[in-house]
Amino acid sequence: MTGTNLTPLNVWRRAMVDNVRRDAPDLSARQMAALLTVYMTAPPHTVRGLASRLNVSKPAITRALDRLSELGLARRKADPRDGRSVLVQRTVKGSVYLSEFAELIAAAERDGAAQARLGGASSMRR
Amino acid sequence: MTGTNLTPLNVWRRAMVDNVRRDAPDLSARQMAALLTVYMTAPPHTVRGLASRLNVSKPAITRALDRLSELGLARRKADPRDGRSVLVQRTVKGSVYLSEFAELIAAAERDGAAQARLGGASSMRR
DNA sequence: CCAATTCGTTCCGGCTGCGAATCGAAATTA
DNA sequence: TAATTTCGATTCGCAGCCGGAACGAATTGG
Repeated sequence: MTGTNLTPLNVWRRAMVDNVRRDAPDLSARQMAALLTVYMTAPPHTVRGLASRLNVSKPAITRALDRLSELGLARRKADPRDGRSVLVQRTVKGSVYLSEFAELIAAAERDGAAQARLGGASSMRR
Repeated sequence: MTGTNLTPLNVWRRAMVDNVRRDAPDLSARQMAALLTVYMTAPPHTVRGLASRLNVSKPAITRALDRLSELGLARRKADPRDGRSVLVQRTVKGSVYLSEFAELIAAAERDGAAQARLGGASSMRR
């Protein structure tokens, strides 16, 4: 009965567990949210824009960008129109990273659907 | 064109961003993975079992359980059969938390599908 | 030209999670 | 019973992220 309700969550669980199991550098929720936003929404992306979109402080975005740059998953570029602004740009490495992540989610969807048919959801006990 | 490939990832992005935007106590990846495993896979759940399943050390699980207990999302119970073991149990609060999270993902799926039709994925630039 | 505003970064103390080693309690083995 | 093994918790020093305040640089407005 609860199986239908939990299916998308089960996909999330599988992807989450697989991600934790990897040795891959694990990004914090904020870092991941920033990375995904940069790659999957229309540019340009600025520090203040990301801060506003994610509802966090600007220093938090600066720190996230420090980390992402350090990993080569994104990079900063001076805005030619406004010297104060910083444009956040994509990298090849970041594209690869997200492609792999997408595949991890896809795999979780496939396996999750298979397991749901076996009734693996179990009951919700108090 | 790339939209098809990115759709599941886009759902992940939306859920991730929405989750970051909330003031809700944000769990680390490990904590979330542990929580999901406890609620969505068959009991019993022990520290060593979770450590093995998530491929992390036992102290890491102990710390995660400390945090989850503190938030009321899970609780420990002595194993009546083996005094050394600890059984990790579900709570009502945890069930509510995950239900809300599932709804957040479902909303992301709905909105993500709508946006994909508008071509919001944009191109992958080097 | 000079003040006010905007933008991103840096500094500050504090908190949390990390791995590795160690611990005591409980169970198992001999 | 005595030695060993297993289980989870605890301790240690360390690294990373936190929010808020203050900062320098660039732009804007009078």
